[in-house]
Formats: sequence, C-alpha cells, structure tokens
Amino acid sequence: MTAFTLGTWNVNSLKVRLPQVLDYMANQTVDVLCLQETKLTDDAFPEQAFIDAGLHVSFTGQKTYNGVAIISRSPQSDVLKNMPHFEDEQQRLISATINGIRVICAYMVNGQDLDSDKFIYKMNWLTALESHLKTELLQHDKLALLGDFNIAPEDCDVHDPAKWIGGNLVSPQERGFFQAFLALGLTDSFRLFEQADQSFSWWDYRQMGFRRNAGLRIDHILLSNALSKDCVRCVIDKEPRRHEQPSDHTPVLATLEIK
DNA sequence: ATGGCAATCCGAGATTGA
Repeated sequence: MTAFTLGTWNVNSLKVRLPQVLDYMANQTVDVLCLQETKLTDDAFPEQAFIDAGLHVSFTGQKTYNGVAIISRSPQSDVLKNMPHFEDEQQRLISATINGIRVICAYMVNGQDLDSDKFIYKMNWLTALESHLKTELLQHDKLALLGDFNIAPEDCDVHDPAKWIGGNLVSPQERGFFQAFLALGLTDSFRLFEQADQSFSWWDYRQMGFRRNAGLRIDHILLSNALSKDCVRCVIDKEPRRHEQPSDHTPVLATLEIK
C-alpha cells in the first residue's frame, strides 16, 4: 500500500506565491498539486524552478487573470488545455494523466452576480464542463476533478448562510451543477469523512475574515468511484493561510491508499 | 447600507475577485 496525495490550491498569483508553492512541495507529502489563478502568461511561467526541484509541471495562462497549472512528482502525459468543444480565451482548465489517474484542474468562473453577463458565462462554462467530464469519464476510470469551483455546495459550507442566501456562489443554479457533477459518478471527497463544523477553504482578506473564520468552502476534490473507494483522508490544510502574505485560499488535500 | 484587502496593469486609480 502506498499513499498518494492530490491537492488543489488557488494561489492568487503564482508570481507572488512561488516561494510558498515550492516550499509546500518540498515540505509536504503532496504528489500532485493543482494550482489556480496563476495570473501568468506561459512565457512568464516559472517552469525551470519546478524542474530544478525535480518536479513535472504543465500550465496554461494569460495576463492578469485566471491561469492553471498541475505540478507532480511523476511525469505527466496526455496534457490537455481547455475543453475541445468550448471556445474560450480565458485559461481555466488543464488536464493530465499522472500515475494512471486523469487529473483535471479547474478554475471555475466566479460569476460576480446572478444578473451579470459573467453569470451567464459561468452557466455556459459549467454546462461545457459537465459535457466534457462525461467524455473524460468514458475514457478514464480513475478521474479526479480538483480546483476552485466557486460554488459552496451546501449551506454548511457557508459561514453565514442567511446573509448569502440565493446569491452568487450559493445559488440553486450553481449548486445544481455541483450535484450534476456528483450524478456523473463523482464524490465530494471532503464529505467522505467526519469534518469539523464551519470548515472552509477561502476567507476574505477584509475584516479579518480568516481570524473570524468568516469563510466559504469552494475548493473541492471530486473523485470517480474507482478512486473514492481508495480515498482514506481529505483535509483542508489551513497552515498556508497563516503565512505571511497568504493567498486568500488554502490547499485542500485528498489521500488515496493504492494497492 | 457601504466598504473594508490584495494583485494587476502602458503606473494611478480602476477592475476583479468571492
């Protein structure tokens, strides 16, 4: 039996957080780490820093916004950027096969407000993802979808549900997509295990959100049945959020025991 | 109720995030 840990972390600028990410890979037992909001064009991506650390990396990015990457200890194959059937200039999805696992790293759309054009884009993007996942699941028994979903699936994933009711990140439309992903045969690995109440993965920088634990659980690791049966642990690692100059998100980790 | 923080960019205040 060997332990294999998958992680996801919205770093809110890899330029700023590169030392923290390298440190995390050096000090933690994470085998695959999915990053979101790298905010770097591909020519500016610090690929060599990861290679020098003995790591494998794939990435797709753009200026200022979005951008995703997958870092791994083992080699990656069949790297796919974006979704083949969804034209999108925003760089929000990257997939790679690592140790026989299809890893899909997603930075899902924020949506801003239910009345906004961005919310329409969010609905379209999620529709495309659902369709894309169906295709990927046909080809890959072992599939993990990790990332910043920008969806808090249940009221217990929200620090103050009454204040957020019906709004962006918690609307029935968005939660419907989360349930649709589960209906494809994926499992929310965090909810496989007993967890503390008020467990969150993101806290607002403002008003001491982290200290007040005024947060949301919007970063998730969904596993196909072939993986969830071997999942022995899923945790939110709050340590990086306590660092100097932290991202507003903190890593979520899922560990598999592979025979 | 509003804005509050952080990161980005043709470089000061606007935009975005969640």
